[in-house]
Amino acid sequence: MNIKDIAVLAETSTATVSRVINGDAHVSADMRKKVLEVIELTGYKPNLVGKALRSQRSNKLLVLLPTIVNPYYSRVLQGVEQCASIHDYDTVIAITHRDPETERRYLSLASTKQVDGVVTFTSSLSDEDIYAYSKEFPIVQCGASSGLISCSCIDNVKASYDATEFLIRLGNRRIGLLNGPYRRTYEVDRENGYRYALIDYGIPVIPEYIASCDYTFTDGIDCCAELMQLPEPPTAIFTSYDISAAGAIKQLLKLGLTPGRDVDVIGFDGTYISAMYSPEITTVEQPGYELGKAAFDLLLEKIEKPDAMVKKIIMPHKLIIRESTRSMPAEDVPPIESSRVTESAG
Amino acid sequence: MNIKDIAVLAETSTATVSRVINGDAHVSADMRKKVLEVIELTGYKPNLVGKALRSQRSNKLLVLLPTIVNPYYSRVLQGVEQCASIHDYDTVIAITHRDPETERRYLSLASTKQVDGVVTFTSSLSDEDIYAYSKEFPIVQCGASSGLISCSCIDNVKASYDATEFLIRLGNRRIGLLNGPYRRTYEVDRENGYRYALIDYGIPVIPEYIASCDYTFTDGIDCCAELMQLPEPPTAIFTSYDISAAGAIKQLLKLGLTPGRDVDVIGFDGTYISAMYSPEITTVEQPGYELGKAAFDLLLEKIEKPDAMVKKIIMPHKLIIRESTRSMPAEDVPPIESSRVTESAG
DNA sequence: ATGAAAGCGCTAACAG
DNA sequence: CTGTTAGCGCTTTCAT
Repeated sequence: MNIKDIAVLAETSTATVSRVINGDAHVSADMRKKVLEVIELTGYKPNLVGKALRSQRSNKLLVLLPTIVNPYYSRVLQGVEQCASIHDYDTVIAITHRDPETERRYLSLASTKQVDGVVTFTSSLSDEDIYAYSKEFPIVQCGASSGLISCSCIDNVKASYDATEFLIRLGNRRIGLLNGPYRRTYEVDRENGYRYALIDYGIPVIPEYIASCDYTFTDGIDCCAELMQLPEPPTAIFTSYDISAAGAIKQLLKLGLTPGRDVDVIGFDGTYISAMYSPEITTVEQPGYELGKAAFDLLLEKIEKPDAMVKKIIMPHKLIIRESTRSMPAEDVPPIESSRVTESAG
Repeated sequence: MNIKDIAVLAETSTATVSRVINGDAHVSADMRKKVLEVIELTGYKPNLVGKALRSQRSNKLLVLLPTIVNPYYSRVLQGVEQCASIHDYDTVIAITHRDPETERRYLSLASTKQVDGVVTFTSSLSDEDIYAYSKEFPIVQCGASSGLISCSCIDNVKASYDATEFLIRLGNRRIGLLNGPYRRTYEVDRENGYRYALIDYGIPVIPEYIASCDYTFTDGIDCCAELMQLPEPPTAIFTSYDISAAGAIKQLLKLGLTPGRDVDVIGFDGTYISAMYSPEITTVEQPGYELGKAAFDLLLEKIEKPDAMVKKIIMPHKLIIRESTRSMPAEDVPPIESSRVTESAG
């Protein structure tokens, strides 16, 4: 069943059928009615591969996720999807499992014109590789920033600084950091924010307190266990993922310590895990939905104007204080506002 | 840059270039070398839309997920993906958010030949609708079973029976059930398993103990709160998702009750959430990876032999006993084995 | 307002 | 072993 069959049944040409399908105004009401009847009757569905081949666009977007285990991605995804569907784009997702080869395979969906654009998160490819792809097709980053292509993200340095500063104001001087092991920009930023805060408060940065910790629960446990075995174990731990924070807390509980009293713990992302856990986890919330929405806007601009400027949209983060950190007099709570900024670079 | 350009540069025909690209043996070594050089030199990537249009297949699979919030899907997905990639299929994912219209939109990717087949989980469409789609293109279910199309799943009746029986043997007579609100087959099955176990042990089924509970953490809290407000609150709660179990436990803790002592709680799926939570959650584990793998096998069979029989592959589940249920003498642990069976129906 | 016809990039007979 | 050619299903000038 193809457009020609419909044309024959409706006693007209394929051109007219095509016009009806695509809402072209230059069709008489009678003709339109007749064609629509035939379509209805036959249950005809246009072959979108043919359409894509001819029109050189697919109206599909690809979102590349390193994993779906972190529920943080769920919210961002919704931001992308909802905006995309308003603009008549379907969103399909592919998981890279942080494997460069897999990532390249899925990126070839764009190279080969099967999708019109790509939103990527933390990539397993180098910034340069991603930049090279950006010459081939529209691609933007979300939640991570190389500076080479457009992206929406929070200010990770500041977010990490805020969390660390909060721990310091709580009275901690020995603060551990469980940071991701991939050395992506956002991980480096978070480590820097942590370092800057310590330095600003005259606290020495001790390398042993900085652990390379994968984004899994068990890694959170293991890294926390290591830190707590140190001769002078930290009195607070800041982690790069809520899941790692849960792991750290689990380990503290195993050691008979009480999170939020003996040791303060802060997570990252503000996923439901942080609200769900017992004790509830203090966390740096990222505005997931908004980041996704902004990423889509950036991508759409790139699709429509391929030589649009590279833009970086920075959204505000928020420190959500819960049970895994001890309480502090309200008037001493550090400032955590962060303003929305749009920077541009040629 | 298309196949014709390459043909011109390599001083040959498009047919030969196509042969080289597709690994056809009927090409001389010299010619192959020359073509490959040109491809390398130009960075040419075949347009897969053209290929798909011509060959009437895309080598892509679509996995339809209701949500990615439940980490259970992550493991199943890996099963599908890994098998798919071995057979040279790419796997793309779409989220329905349990919206029928969205689901239909993504299913049209298959109707319109953009993907070769679909793996769906719990669907927001009726079993009959899905069955109708199965006439149009290859589609299989995973983790849910309508009986109308091929699927891989566990025996939900038995799984639920096992969990309920375990709670009964622990000494509980008032057992609450937090079950999903969508009345899908697997939900009905789980309620039935719960009922059968109670009946077998001569325990009355009390409607007030059966709550309709969405798969979110907050719904778990709310439903548990309701049950515990009953004049005779349950002493055990069986839930359909690990996340609901976490919610239930959170609520019990709020009420000053100790899970695994005052009230037993069992979750479902065996996701990392159950292992992560404090206390750790007793759960019915589904063999996610294997379910995904089986679903792919079923789908592949359907793609290759469109009129293959409808099959149902039932995989073993496993009750994993952790801290959220009280301990019991080892010799009294109920049998929980469940064998792998393949049923067939015309 | 409608139709004829060209062609998007590719593959697969078929011929040589 | 290699080239010619006819479409896959659709859209879009260009006529009429």
